[in-house]
Amino acid sequence: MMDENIYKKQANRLTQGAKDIIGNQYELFLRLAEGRPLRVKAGFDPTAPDLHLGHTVLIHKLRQFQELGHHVLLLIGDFTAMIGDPTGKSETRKPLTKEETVRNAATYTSQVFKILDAKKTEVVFNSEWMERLTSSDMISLASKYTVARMLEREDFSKRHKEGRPIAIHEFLYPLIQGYDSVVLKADVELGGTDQLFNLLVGRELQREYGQAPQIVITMPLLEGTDGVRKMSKSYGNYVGIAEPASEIYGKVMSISDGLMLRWYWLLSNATGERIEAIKAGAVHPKKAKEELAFELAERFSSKADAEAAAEGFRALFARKETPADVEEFKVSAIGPAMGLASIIKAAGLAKSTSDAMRLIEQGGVKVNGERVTDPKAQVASGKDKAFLLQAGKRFFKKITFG
RNA sequence: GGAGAGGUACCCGAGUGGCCAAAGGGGGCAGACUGUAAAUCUGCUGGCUCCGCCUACGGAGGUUCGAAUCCUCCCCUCUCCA
Repeated sequence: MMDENIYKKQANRLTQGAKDIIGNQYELFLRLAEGRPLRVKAGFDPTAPDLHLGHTVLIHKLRQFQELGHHVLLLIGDFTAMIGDPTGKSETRKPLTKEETVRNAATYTSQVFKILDAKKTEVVFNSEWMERLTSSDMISLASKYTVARMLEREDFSKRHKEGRPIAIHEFLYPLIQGYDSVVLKADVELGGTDQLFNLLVGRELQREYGQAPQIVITMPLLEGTDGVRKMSKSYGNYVGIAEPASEIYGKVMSISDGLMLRWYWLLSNATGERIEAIKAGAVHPKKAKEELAFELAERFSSKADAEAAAEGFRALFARKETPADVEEFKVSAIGPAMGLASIIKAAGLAKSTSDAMRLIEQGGVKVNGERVTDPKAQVASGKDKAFLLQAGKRFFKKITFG
């Protein structure tokens, strides 16, 4: 059957890069084959207002569903955020205030629509129905799950075994998240691998409430630019989606070849065959990396910006030219000559004077293209003494005096 | 409530009176190489008015010519017992 093949293909594509698929791919295929738009849910804690590529793995997957005509439910867990999901933390997290929650959610959605089609996305807040739930409703909900099953969650069982506290309300988190699926009648729920347990609770509760259990798809955590640790702002190995195209392009270009493949699987729209070809070496890794960098730069800015970023990158690294649009930095001259190191620091190219001096000693500094190696070098400072300063391979500033 | 262990630079972690701005590793930065990388090699990695000075080993005092190291008090973390 023609149709069957189409849906098989879709199921394949929609599970590309996924870690777990529960039920399984076949179940997803059957659901797709019903031929109606599926209700695809993904929940977000409104705790991380600045999105980076790691967060977008999931969102990108949602986009793929959207492209196939499915209905995306973007759930902002504003109610659950006030509980604080203990997932992965092994400690009770401190609750967010209502104000923080609202503010974060707003930043969240504004960034998410760089990827998702806003017209095809339904944004819902679980406080909408959770705040209306009465105490007896809550007890009824709680009666549908057992302590033993709760303790199946690794985090809980570990803490229980080690005698560390588990507050009762922490049990409510997975229950509520599961209940959200009931309310939303979700066909599919996406989440990070750390969400597996919570997502499974959703299946159980849907069964309890007489619905077909949702298909759960978990996506792996994305490694950061270092290729080892998960992408996170606190590790400084992230690529923020609000960054300028040139930054995104440059950061992607500097990841390792191995990591590039991971990123291809989890972030790009390239087909599986294409990625296999890259893996097999049929495409020059540099070319492949350029394509990925371009795709991502374009996704988060515009085609024109991505082209400019690519050209700027080629000029800087391939042809070792000075970029065209060097930012100007005005130094207030104190005398006829100033220490180069202090200028570097002032221009923000080094975090301290000592740091700037080290940079110079190590041959990382050029003035008008000429390498300077004397850490105590002085440069003439005056209205007409502007010069081009380069620190390291990538950072340029045009220094003027005033 | 009781008994122990420990808090060292971005992180981990040595150091138990002077040779300590503090070993080693990780991370980061720079240089070489390259495909932009990775791997590898080399160097750097507290601040400053930088051949010198200042600030630093949980906090506050004290002993000493001299303390990250010894003493006192305090704060915090962890483990075991009740």
